[in-house]
Amino acid sequence: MLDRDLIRNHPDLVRNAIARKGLNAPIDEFLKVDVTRRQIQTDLQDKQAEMNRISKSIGMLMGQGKKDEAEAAKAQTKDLKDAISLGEGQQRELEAQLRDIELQFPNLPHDSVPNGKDETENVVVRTWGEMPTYEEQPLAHWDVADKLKLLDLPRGAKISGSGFVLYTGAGARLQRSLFSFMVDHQTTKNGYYEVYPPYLVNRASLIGTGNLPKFEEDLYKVDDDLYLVPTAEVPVTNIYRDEILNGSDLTIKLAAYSGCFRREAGAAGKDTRGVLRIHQFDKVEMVKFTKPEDSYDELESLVRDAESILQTLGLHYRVIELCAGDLGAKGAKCYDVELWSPGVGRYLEISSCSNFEAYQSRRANIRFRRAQGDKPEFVHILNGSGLACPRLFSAILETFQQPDGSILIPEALRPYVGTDRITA
RNA sequence: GGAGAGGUCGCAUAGUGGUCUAGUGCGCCGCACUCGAAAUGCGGUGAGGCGCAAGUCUCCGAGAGUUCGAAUCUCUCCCUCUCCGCCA
Repeated sequence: MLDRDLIRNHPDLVRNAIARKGLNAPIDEFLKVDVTRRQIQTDLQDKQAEMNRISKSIGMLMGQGKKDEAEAAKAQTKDLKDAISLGEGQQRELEAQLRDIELQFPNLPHDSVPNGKDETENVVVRTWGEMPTYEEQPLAHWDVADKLKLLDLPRGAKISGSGFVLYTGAGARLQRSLFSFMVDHQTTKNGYYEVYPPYLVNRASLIGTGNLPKFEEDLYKVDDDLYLVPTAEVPVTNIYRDEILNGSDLTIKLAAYSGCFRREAGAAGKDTRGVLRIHQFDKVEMVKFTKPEDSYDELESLVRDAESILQTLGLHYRVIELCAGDLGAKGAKCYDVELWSPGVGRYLEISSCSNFEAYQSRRANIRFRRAQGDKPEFVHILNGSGLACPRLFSAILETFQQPDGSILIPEALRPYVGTDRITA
């Protein structure tokens, strides 16, 4: 959601910014409904004020025992009452319309975001580490996993369907180690506070983060109007929905492990092998609530926090800045961290770190007060993966495979995995 | 799942149809007193919308209804607590 005043006063600025993303928004519709709504509201309020005056006078007349005068005053209210209930109906309807329109607006890209139409125009910001070299072409993780019995893909599909993965033995242990390690890392090294959220959320939460109403088809829905979380971003961001935070408590930095559930509608045929794109996966998510003036510094450190995991594990990666056309609807600015997968032979996105500015906080109504007595302002909200487990899992299998077929476990993970090497 | 109780301005409470534009206490802010503090006294202290402004409207868990008028009455829903049942 955007600032209403901004759309009213600078519609062209909004239009142009959104065009940079290659998107559009119902700006004219917004302006039209907004004007009518305000006219009707002003008119309605005059009538309500008049009605309040009359009602109050009736109360006083009754108190003084002047029954006849009270009855006379009551008779006056008939027309007013009808007009008010008509106005209230219109007002309610227009406000609902306006809200629906508003929710369709994408966020505006930050000025620093480069132009570009799609992912081909993203910019590589930096790379870390060396691309590892091997005597022979390294195996893809699905082959490594097969040899070491770390995954049972056929049975995963039998249990739930394609895109659902059964981790087995050391594979299961490695997977469990990854998110434990990452949560510990973010809380002890980077200053995040750990939370562990519900996996089922209501519609209001999904509207708050911007997943609804637009992206319903990406989500699993269960009974009672609840949805499975596509990422911990949703429950964690909504922790403070409809709250006013103390400015002195900002920046708030939260880290959460959760399962993630995505229908991946429309992604059929893309990255289907192994664990590259699956319906259920594990992820550690970082969410920050900041003052507006701090959010871009916090975005930089958020990316660094995501990177620090890969550096600790010794995995080669690069950071790219998304161009306007690849930003998506919600983000104002976004960096992706792409992890090198030697077996697949590609860089794969493993983290996406975004500054949403006040886009989500307007939708979720999350504000802060700088000091006692100050007007509440919207916080800026950022989030980033820290990190997604399956692609980290696969990169470890591919990067650290040894000539004898075993996997050397990175130092930092050994206490969690309980061994320095996974063998057949 | 069953029975009961309850959701009021940061917290605690009052309010059961008409000066409630919601009172009081605590907390918080300002001022006074003080060398300073405590205590005390006085004043202030929610959010949102519309309006250039004066101002005005809305919000007492959410929604609908009755009424000239609803925190207060009716209905539906949500949440919390207690007891019972079931259960990881």
